[in-house]
Amino acid sequence: MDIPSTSIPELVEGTAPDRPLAALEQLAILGRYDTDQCVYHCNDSIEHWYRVVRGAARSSALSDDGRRYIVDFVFPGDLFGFCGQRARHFCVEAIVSGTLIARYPRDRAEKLADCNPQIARNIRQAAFESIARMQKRTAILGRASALEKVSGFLLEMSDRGAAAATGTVFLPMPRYDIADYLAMAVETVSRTLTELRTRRTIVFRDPRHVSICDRGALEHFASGLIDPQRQPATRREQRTHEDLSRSLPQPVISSSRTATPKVQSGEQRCS
Amino acid sequence: MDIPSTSIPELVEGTAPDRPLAALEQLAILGRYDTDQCVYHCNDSIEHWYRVVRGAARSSALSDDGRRYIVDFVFPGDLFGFCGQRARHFCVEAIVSGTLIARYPRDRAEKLADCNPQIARNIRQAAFESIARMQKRTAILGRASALEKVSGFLLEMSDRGAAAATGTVFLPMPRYDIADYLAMAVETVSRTLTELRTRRTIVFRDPRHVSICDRGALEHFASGLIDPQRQPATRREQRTHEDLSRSLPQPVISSSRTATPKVQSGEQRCS
DNA sequence: CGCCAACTTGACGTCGGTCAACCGATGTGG
DNA sequence: CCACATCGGTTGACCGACGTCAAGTTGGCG
Repeated sequence: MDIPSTSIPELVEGTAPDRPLAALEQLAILGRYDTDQCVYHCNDSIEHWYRVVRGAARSSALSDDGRRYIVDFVFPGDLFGFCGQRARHFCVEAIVSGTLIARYPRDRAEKLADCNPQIARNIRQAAFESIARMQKRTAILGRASALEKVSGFLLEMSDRGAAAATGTVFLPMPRYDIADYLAMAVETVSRTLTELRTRRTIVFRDPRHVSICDRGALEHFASGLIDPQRQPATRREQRTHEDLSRSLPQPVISSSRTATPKVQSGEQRCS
Repeated sequence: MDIPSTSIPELVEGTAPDRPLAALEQLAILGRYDTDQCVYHCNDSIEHWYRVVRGAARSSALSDDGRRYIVDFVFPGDLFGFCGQRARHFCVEAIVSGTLIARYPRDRAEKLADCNPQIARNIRQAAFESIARMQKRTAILGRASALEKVSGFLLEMSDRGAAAATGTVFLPMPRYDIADYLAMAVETVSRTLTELRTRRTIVFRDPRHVSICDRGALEHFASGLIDPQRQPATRREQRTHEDLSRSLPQPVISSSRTATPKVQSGEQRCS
C-alpha cells in the first residue's frame, strides 16, 4: 500500500462525546494525506474502517461518462468506510492538505467488538449516525431548486462542526466538490452563493469562509418556503423562483391520495 | 399504540442468507399494515427496530411547503428504523396492503447484542447494508437527467429482489412515490417510462409490472451506477449520446484540480 | 510581477416542472 | 345494468430555472 502512516495511536480530536474507545484506539494507525490524495480506492477490498482526526475528505465515484459524484463529506470525528459489500464502491480522498485519518484493521476491530459490548455499541452508533447523515443528505439532494440545495448545504456544513468556534463556516472543499455533492453545475453554485450574498443572508470573508447572517432565512429557503423579507407579492407576474407556492397548507380534508403535488392529509404528522 | 399486531415470531421470508437470528426473532412482534398505514411517525421516539417480512414500505418526510420526499423504500429482508438521533426524522408507511413488518424492542435487542456477538455482527451488517443502499441511492438521485434517474431506479428495483422469480420487475409503489423518490415530477416519470417503452428497452405488462428487455441499455443510460458485482453487462456499442471517453486514468501526476467539468487526471481509479 | 487555478459573471438554449386535459379501471348508487 | 365520480396514469403545450459555453475577475504562490 502506498499510504503513508505512523503507528501513533493518537486520540481523535473533534469527537464530540469523548467515548471510551481506548481499546479500539490501540488498533489505530494514523495516516497523513495531502489534498486529493486517496485514502482508499474504488474496488479495493475492505480491510479497514476509518476515522477522520483532522482535516476533511470526500467520498466519490466516477461514472462512465466522466462525471463525478460526491456521496459524502467526512469531518473530524466521523467514522467511515463501512460497507455491506465485499469491495469498495467509492473512493475517498482528502480535501485539505495535512488531513489526518486513523484506520482500524477491520477484522481486529470486529473481534474487539465481539468481546467488548461497549465497543460494539459505539461502532453501531457510529454506523447509525452515518445512516442519519446520509438520510439528511438525501433530503438536501432531493430538493428541487438550486437555492434550496445550497441553503441546505450551508446549514449542513454549519451544523457539522466544520465551523464551530468562530461564527464563520469553513468550506474546505472547492466549488467543484460542492457542485458534485449537490448534483448541479459549478456555475450555478457560484451564482446561488452570490444571490445569498446580495440578499445579505451570508457574507464571505474569502471564498472558503462564510458567515451566516440570517440563519432563519437559510432554513426557510432550505425547506422551500416563501421569501421572508420580500412582500408576499400579491400578483404572480414577476415572481422569482423563491417565492414559490402559497404559505402553509392545512390538512383537514381526508383524501386517500398520498401524492406529492399538493398536500395530502393521510395519517402522518411529519413536520 | 394503534398498531395492529400479533406476537407470532415468524421467520422472515425473503431474507437472503438465512442467518441465525433465532434469539433475535424471539423478540419480534409482527404487525400487519394496509396501504398508506403508518409504521412509525416523524418525531416518534425510537423504541423499535423493524424488518420487512412481506410487502413494502416507504420512508418519507414532508417539508413545510407540503412537498414530500421519499428517503428510502424497504422490501422483504430489509432491516430499518436505525437512527443515530433521539427521535425519528422520517415516517414509514406501508405501500402495499397486507404488508407484514416485524418490530424488535430496541433496548432488549441491544442487550441481546451485548451478550451475543453473532447478533451484534448481524445487526452491524444490516446497518452497513443500509448505508450501502443509501449510498447507491444517492448516486441515482445525483444523476442529472430524467432518463438516468429512471433507468437507475428500474435497475435498483430489479436488483433488490423486488422482482426475483419472473423476469418482470414489480413496482409496488404508485408513480407519485417514484417521483418523490427521484425528486422529479410525476409527469416526467411517466414520460420517461414511455420513452423507455417506445425505445423497446422495457415492456409493461401493466403499470406496475415491467419487463426489462435491454438491461444493457438501461445500465448505459444510468451510466456507471451499475452494481460492480453484476456481470460485465452486454456492451456499450450502439448507444446514443454517450461516448466512452477515456479509459482508466493513471495515478502519478498530482493535479490539484479535482473538477467535474470533464475528466480530470487525479489519482483515483474509480470505475 | 506574472502565472494559473479558483471563482464569478454573462448569454443562450434546453430539459423538465407546471398546468390542464384525457383515458381506462374501479367503485357506488339508482 | 348503466350514469357518474374518483383515482392512477398518460399526453400535450408552455416557459422558466439551470446546464453549457465562454469570457472576465480574483487570489495565491513562484
